[in-house]
Amino acid sequence: MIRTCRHVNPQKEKMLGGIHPYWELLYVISGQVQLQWMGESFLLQPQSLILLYPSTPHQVTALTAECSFWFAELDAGSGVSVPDLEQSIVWNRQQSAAASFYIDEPAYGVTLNLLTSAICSGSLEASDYNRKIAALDFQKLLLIIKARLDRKSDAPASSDPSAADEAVVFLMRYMETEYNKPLTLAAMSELTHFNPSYLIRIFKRCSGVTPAQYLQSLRLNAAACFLSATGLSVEEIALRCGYRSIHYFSQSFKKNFGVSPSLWRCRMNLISRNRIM
DNA sequence: CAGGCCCAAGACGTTGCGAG
DNA sequence: CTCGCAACGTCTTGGGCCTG
Repeated sequence: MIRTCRHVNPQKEKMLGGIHPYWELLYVISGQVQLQWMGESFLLQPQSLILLYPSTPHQVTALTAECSFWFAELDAGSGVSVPDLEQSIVWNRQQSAAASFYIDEPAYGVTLNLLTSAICSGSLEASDYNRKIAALDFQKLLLIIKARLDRKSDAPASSDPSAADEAVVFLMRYMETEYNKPLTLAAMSELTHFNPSYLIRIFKRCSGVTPAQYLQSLRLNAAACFLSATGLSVEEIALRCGYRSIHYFSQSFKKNFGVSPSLWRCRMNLISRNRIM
């Protein structure tokens, strides 16, 4: 399955984003784009290619008047080698950090250019055959990126991370994908084989926040994305983000963002409308 | 009716301290 | 470095009430 879309001057459109079970690739052709993903904000320049891992909420906003980019949603299918969530985060940070990111692999640039012309010319909508070819190209890109990231992680590290550091990173990645499920400190302790109180200490030492605070921020950021990108009720969003009580969700949201969920949604819609004018 | 706000109570997380 | 304990603080939940 593949679905592509190109946006030119998207300030005439609403903010884009949402959550879905497919891989999504986002490529900036011109202008500046801001991406909210995994609790982080990525500032993207032209030629940035972003990997959005399946089932992760994301929101894209154009920052410049002249702006064009394309995105493609695809079902990578089984047996296809794709970057994992941690690798996707590393890749996206690199894309965001470098003004013009260069990957030393001719097939990468060629494939990206081919896909960009296919999407911009509208040839993918013309035939099923073209879409199938493009889907293979997308898989090729994912494979190239994964190979590059694998090579990098195989390289000897300057300092070996301790078992505690590894446990914290594992736990962070785990929470990033499982944030919508009930997750207690006891369960985290079982996952990492560390004593609960010690786990909090090492987690805070590595990340600067406690596990509960990190989980809370993931859930609230996901909720904010849902509020601006969907028409789901506040209660439904609370449930989808791992909250079992709408009361507590509403209270936490207001504490974090300064306004209640519904008011926040109104304000975001207002910002989108103003951008249209 | 959906959503926001307040309150109370129990559950759970966090921290300080000490020990192996 | 890791764990255990106790005290304290915060989170979480459910109920009730109010508002638009």
